[in-house]
Amino acid sequence: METLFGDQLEQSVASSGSFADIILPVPIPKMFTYKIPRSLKEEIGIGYRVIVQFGKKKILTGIVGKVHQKPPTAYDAKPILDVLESHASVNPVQIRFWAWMAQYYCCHIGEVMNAALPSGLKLSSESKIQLNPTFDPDTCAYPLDEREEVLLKALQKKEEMSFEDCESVLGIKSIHGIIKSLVIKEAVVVFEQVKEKYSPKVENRIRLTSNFVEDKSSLEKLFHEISTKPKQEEILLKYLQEVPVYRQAGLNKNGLEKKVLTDAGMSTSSLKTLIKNGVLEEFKIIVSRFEDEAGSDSPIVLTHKQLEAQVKIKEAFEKKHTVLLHGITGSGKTELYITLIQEALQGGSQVLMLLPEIALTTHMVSRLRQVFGSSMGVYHSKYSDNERVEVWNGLLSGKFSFVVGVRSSIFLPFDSLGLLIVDEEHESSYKQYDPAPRFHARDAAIMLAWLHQAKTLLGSATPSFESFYNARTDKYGYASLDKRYGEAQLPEFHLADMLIDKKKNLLKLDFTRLMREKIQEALVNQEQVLIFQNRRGYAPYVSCEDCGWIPECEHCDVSLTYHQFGEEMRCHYCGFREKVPHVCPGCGSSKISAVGVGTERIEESLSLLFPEARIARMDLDTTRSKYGYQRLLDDFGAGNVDILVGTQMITKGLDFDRVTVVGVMDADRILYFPDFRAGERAFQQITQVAGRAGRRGKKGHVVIQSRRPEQAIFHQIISGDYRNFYLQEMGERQRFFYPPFVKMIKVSTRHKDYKTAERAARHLHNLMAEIQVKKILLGPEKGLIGKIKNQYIFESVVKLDRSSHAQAHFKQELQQQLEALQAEKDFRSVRFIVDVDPY
DNA sequence: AGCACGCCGACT
DNA sequence: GTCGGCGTGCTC
Repeated sequence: METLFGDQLEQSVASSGSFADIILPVPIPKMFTYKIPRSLKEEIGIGYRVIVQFGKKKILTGIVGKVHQKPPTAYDAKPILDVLESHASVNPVQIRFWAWMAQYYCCHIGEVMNAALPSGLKLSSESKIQLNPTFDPDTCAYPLDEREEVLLKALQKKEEMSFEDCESVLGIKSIHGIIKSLVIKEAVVVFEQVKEKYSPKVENRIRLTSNFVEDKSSLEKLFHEISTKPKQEEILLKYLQEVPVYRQAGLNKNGLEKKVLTDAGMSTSSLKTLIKNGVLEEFKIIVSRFEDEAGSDSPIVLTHKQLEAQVKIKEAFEKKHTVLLHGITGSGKTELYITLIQEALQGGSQVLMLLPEIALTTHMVSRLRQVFGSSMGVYHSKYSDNERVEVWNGLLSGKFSFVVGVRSSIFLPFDSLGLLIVDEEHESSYKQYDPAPRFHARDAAIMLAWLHQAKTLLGSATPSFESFYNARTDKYGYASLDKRYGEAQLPEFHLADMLIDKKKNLLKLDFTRLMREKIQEALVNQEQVLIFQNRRGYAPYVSCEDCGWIPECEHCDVSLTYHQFGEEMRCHYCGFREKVPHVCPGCGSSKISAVGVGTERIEESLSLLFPEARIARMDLDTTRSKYGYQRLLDDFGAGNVDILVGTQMITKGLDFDRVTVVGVMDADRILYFPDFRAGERAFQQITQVAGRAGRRGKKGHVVIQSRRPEQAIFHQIISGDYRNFYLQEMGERQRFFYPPFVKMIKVSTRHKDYKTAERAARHLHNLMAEIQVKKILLGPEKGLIGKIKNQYIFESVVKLDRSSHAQAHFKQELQQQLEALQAEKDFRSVRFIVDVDPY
């Protein structure tokens, strides 16, 4: 009976039309069902980009996730307005990948879509107004004021106007009221115009009209005719010189860039005349934003060690999907990557290589460019949106089969990935923090590889403990490169005790005697120095010397960061800024001074200690512009800088032979960070920066300043004993239940009211405690930063059993609990943020 | 997330 | 009296 009824239902539905579940870029945990109009029925499939109306006003780009015959019961589905392309923009593997990501990282598929599509592929709609055709100013029941009259006049000429047009016509900013009143008076109507944001780059070109190409004698005749007009003759000669049509008639088809002629100082008016007389014609073509470059085919010759590693990797790939390549700095991982990429490409597969953002502008990319030329796409966060869309489309069209890119390039539309490489796999910048999806690109890459049945190679000089653990437990394959390239030697390490120097009065402006001596030596020998301090700005904060008062942000629970520029204090969380007061508001003292050390301050100290040295600084503040980073690198490479002070950034990709001294200003700052990964991170960062010292021939020196130089970690770093360090730290992690022995999930609760935030967090905590999974639950505690942007934060940490079953179960339950909590009216405005594998 | 609907304070 | 504050509810 039931089946029969079901069948009948199916049938009646099938005749009533098809439906599509559409992924929309909104943070709502579901897809939305729309009707497929009969006219679009043949043109729609999974992964197609469509336009739909969402809510009363919004027009959105959506991606078809599913096509079916089941009409929604509770509501009437709206129709799909249009299909944007005749092909799927997003392939089925991508959709599965999105779905996995939403599930694994506890976020909504719309949020994944938002992160995945370059904004150039998302539509924007613009509100425009137009005259109401039924409107007659003479019979209008309402009087119109002056401005309204002006707008209506303008509209009669232009037919339609954007709000911005209205602003410029009236010369005022607040036009909303006027438009609203005109709408009420039924004089105009407002409508939404949908726009594609991506615009291809168009080039103006010039070519001979066809009659001069087909018939050679006509060209001779032409030259004869214009011999009295030298300007025109010059243009024609230039054209024929650039485009030798007489030798190869086909060349004329693509013509010559107009700019070539005008830039060469040819007369534009003569050019116009030639066009007018039908000799030349102007046309437009769509060109790539990326320059064409040929790759070199000079084969890469691997060293014996590299070959060994290569064989090992390939053997491991036979049995494992993922292989960890543990190669110390300067061991030639790049060459190894190149040969593997070439092989994969020759096998007809696509290749994706991930790099941390700061490494992407360097050496590695130019090296790859040399080999792969313009068949390699580069996907960088500093690229414009149009450029990103071109990489996206280049992949769809087959122009690129190899892409190097940052974290977000895992979302590009690959359809046949064969190999993924994650270089500097341990880098924490692979984890996206702030907007959901809070994913880790390395882990997501491994999943993506699985979906494509591709292989993943993780490379690092200092692997993350997670990856090393996976290699040791045989989940991943393992290969190592432990010999430096050429005759490069390991640097000599020096530990400098800051406390002892301070007692002996040898600590000058935060520099120990040893550090100063080594720098001096390098300067005398005309060698370069790198100074590493993991904090930008001048000094972390200011403080009153008399009463200890420290200024704090009004909206967040943090002290304000001091910036020397403008004598200002800023909040790094909400952007609040304030002038440094002249007198302490607590005690009236005027002794307010900067405390702590940032790169800016070190730069200043260095110029006092070494007045003759040329000093530069490299941090977020000096490299914000698109080429700022490259300029600094070039300057340093050219030897125009003696000492370079910097944050993390200097640990990447700098490959200069003349660096002989590397200084770590404050190793304790990294080591005593309140996080279980602090040790691992300190090891990685110090090892990485030390790797910059003394590459070819000359031995380098690394000076590490610390208040407790006797700690074991320093000796492990010095001897390069990653293994022992790992084993020791892992002992701790196992004892105290930290990853990789457990799966961590952090849940934050935010609300503007302290009590509500706390209550909601408690509530959630209790609900989580009831989920039947092996786990340890910590919290809820006030966040490390208790308040951000006037929102109080409480955090619970879940340490879960590692089994995927436990994880899936817990996440599913958690999602349900969260939905239920949000439905309670007390917690309606509370925000819950789930961060899986927080970093 | 946005955006509309709806109920209470300071302005013409 | 109204303009506008943001609490709350919904989006196929």
